[in-house]
Amino acid sequence: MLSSTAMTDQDPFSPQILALLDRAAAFCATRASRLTDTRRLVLGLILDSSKPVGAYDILDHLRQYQRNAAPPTVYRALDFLLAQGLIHRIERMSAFIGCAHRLECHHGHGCGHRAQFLICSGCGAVSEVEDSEISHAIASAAKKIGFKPHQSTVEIEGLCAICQQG
Amino acid sequence: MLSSTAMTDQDPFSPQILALLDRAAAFCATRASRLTDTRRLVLGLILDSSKPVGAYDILDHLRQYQRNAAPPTVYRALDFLLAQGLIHRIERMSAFIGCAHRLECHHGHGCGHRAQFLICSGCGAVSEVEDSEISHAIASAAKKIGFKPHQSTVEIEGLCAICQQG
DNA sequence: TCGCCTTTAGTTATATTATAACGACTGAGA
DNA sequence: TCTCAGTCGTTATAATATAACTAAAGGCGA
Repeated sequence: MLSSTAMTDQDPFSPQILALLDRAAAFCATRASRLTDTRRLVLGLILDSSKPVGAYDILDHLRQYQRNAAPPTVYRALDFLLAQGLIHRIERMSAFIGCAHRLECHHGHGCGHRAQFLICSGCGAVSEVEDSEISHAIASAAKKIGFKPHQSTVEIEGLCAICQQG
Repeated sequence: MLSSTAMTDQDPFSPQILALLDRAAAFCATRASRLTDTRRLVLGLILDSSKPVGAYDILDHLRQYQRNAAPPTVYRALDFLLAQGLIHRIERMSAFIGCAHRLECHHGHGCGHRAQFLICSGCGAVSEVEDSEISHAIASAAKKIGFKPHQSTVEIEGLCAICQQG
């Protein structure tokens, strides 16, 4: 990749983000998946944002480092990161956020995909929780009607603690 | 509307759908909202489908009755129907289904928006449930972190009872 | 009935999000 | 070295959704 599409700059991330990217690389290594330069950069850009970012926002930023980046460049990286569980897609926003659980906790990498998202309509921030009551209620409701759940999306829109005061 | 965009046919719905449309009209009357011809037709087309339908599928069908229909025609009707709670949007599919609760039960119109959706990846059917355990778990998880929920999206993907057998 | 105002709809253009398709490069292993 | 799977560049296009402006329709009070 570097021959025809050399970056115009080294990657610009803060030490915190770099640490998360190192974790992500280590995580990928355990699964024999490859966190390539582009994928790493896209992940870094997502982690760098306090809010979910859209694919075309990512593309705009990515182009500062890879002049030739195009929509498929971004969507391929997103597909990979989603498959690894390193990011989540927020359906209501068509946007992407880093997976807090994969990268910030110390549980290792056996975690399920049972996250729920709280979307603040005041500030646009999204927080991820893993609430077992919700997961169990969902599993049990599905079982009641003979439905075999595979994956679930829970997105709660409202006001975060801070925005309720302002 | 009828002058320049006359329908090429009367509406084509089955007696069951017609009954639901009558309920919807009655419901709108109680709220001083107007279920116009276009809105009624769009609602009928949605109710007529066993699966969620996309806006452009609706548009294609709508054009059999209103030659001039364009994307805003459909999206305006959808916005209205969503606001009245007569349909739901399935976020994961960018598609729309009728609200079982508003139209098929006998509870009247005081119902909240606490539905959850089970999406079968086998047959594409979506069923709507209102499970209070899930609602309560969500409310309680939100409260724990000081978040004030306003609306929530719960979409569970998996296999329905029938598709588990095939 | 008339005029006024709000809601609804027609119409054109465009924004936003996502994927198809094909060829070329790369790196690992036979 | 050859081959194969995986990754990426590139172009084009599909699919979903909205902006902006005009016109018509319907309710309502004078």
